[in-house]
Amino acid sequence: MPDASQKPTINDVARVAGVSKKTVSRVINRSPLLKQETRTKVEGVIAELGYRPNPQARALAMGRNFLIGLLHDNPNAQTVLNFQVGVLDAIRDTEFALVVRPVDRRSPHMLDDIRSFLEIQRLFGVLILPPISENDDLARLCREMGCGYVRMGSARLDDDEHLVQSNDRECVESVIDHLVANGHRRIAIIKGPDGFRSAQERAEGFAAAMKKHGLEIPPEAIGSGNYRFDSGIVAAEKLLDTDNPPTAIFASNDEMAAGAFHAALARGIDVPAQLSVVGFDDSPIAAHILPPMTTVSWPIREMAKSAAFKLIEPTNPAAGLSTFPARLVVRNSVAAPRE
Amino acid sequence: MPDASQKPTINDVARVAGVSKKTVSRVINRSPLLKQETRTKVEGVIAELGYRPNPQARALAMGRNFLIGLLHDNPNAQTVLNFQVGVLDAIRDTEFALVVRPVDRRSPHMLDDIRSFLEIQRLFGVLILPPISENDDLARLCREMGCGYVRMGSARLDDDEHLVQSNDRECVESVIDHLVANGHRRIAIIKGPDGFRSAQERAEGFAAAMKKHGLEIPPEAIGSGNYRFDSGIVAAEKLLDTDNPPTAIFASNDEMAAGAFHAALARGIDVPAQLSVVGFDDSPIAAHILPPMTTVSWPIREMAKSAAFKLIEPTNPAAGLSTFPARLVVRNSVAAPRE
DNA sequence: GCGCATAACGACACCGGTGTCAAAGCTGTT
DNA sequence: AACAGCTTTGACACCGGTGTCGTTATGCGC
Repeated sequence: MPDASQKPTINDVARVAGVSKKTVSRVINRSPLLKQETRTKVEGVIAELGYRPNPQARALAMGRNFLIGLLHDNPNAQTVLNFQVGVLDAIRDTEFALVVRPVDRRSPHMLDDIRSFLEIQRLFGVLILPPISENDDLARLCREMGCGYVRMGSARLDDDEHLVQSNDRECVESVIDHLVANGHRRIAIIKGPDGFRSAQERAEGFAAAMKKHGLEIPPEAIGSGNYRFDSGIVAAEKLLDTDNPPTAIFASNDEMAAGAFHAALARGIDVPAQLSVVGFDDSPIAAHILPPMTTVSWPIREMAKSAAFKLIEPTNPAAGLSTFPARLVVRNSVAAPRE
Repeated sequence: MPDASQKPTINDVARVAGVSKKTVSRVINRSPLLKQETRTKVEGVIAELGYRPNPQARALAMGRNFLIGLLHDNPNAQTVLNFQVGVLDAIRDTEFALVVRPVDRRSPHMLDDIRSFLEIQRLFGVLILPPISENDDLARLCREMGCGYVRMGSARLDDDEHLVQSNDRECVESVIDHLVANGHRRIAIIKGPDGFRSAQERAEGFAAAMKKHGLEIPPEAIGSGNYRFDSGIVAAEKLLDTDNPPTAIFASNDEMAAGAFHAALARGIDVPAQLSVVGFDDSPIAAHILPPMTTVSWPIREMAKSAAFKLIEPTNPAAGLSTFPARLVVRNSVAAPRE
């Protein structure tokens, strides 16, 4: 008779059901070699007792565990959190759990820290968010350690099996199309930091789109920042202080775009009447700033879900998709230029 | 001879060191009953082999695991992420890992979902963030299930052992002091939603401070929202549309304060020249909005660290502290009222 | 009814640690 | 030298599952 004060174990279930623990194990693991009758009986006992297999014991016996790690270097809190929610969509009601590990990409020990983390926790696999997903040494480390991994990114960083990406580049083109359609011809960019693949993709998309429309990109129409608010202010000030200032600015992320709003306001330049601004990422600040910002949104939750499936259940159809479409979100920061 | 292709186990260490596995176990667990000589020898072998104890095996044998959970209902991404980083400060280089679990407080199944999560994962303990930390049923559930827990909050929700709080109430007083020192007397509040303990605390702090300064709070100077941006707009509009509108607004969080900015701008009211606004939480939007917002910052990372220690190592001095001081962050959204 | 292949199940070792308790080593006392 | 009492160590069972392989039902052809 199982002790009611303790959580029931597989032995309790086996005893009550009058079968061996191995049979119970088979029921848990959906083994096909069971008689339907037995399965039903055992399932009844499991339900009756409220039995749940102990993931630690399974992990030990099976030599693999049910922890999936999230490695990130917080570029944007909302993105990280949405990603977490997306992963959870995938692992809900499974025995998998999501272990988070913020890291510091500026630290020289980052790789060692991660190695140590992987050694201690022996994760089933890790999901890696940009910008550290762009670090090939990190991917190599995962392979070396026999740890599954999926990288999130905005470019082809790895083979499909290890990658979930969005088509940033094409979407930047739709941004420029939108601006041109509104009558803009002098369009400037605030690029992201060197070394970020996403920054590179967005800048290349910009260049390609401008070329497509037969528009010049004078050197003074190229600003750059580090993805932070303040750097957006500085970059926008430079752009606006030129002889022939742009009528529209595309910033490589929303934070910098918000900085551009600030710079404009400080000069008494109205957005969007006198200056159009478009951001990227659709972070909360884009919706909250005044006027609400036109930006590009990418399906982070869906991407997270797909990445999680790639790791834990590669046969799941949701794991097949590797490239997800970003889309333009039109709000109120773009208007026709006044001449 | 240990197989180099596999991770070494405690048996490998024992064999190489010429001791029993129990002795190795004692070294790992810092048992005091070991001869120094033996300890040194075993430690040498551990280092040589690069041995790491398997947390799953330990968890199984010890009947407790090394996973600490984070239950939250995303009120503010930055807060949640900072909290995660703070917890990590505490558990870095331990065998503990942080498992996140976003939940949906509006779902009728929230408690069942959490119960199921706890049953499956058998966490060492959970950390609960506001606003769901204010849910007493949830705390009861944890106790029932024998799962350790610590609640974060802005009020005395539980006994010290299970609580880390900030002194919101007093800090709201310092906000009002600041406004009064700047010459304001008609100060309005945008309260948070009913049922949120933090909202209640902040409102009570407001009332107490106003009383202290001998100021009236006419009913039309009390607005309320649901902590979201849009509700701040609506509430501020109502406050500004009264016969004798306030010269300053205290919003119970930054999102709603940003909404007040919006409402003011829409009416051509300059912040801070014609209207002062103060928020609460020091979320990123406070620093990014124009003008940068004066607000209240609370030491989330330190609180997280303390909460984690309370769970995993209650004897640690850092676990002792239960109340942390919030502080006023003066930026540019407060000025003297113009008459 | 018999032999045989196959389906269904169980006994037992094992995963990598920890807890219990007894044994071995050491010291000092008589 | 024998013994008590303490320190240090090891043998062995156990945590709660899974893998292997042998054993026992079951169905089928003749």
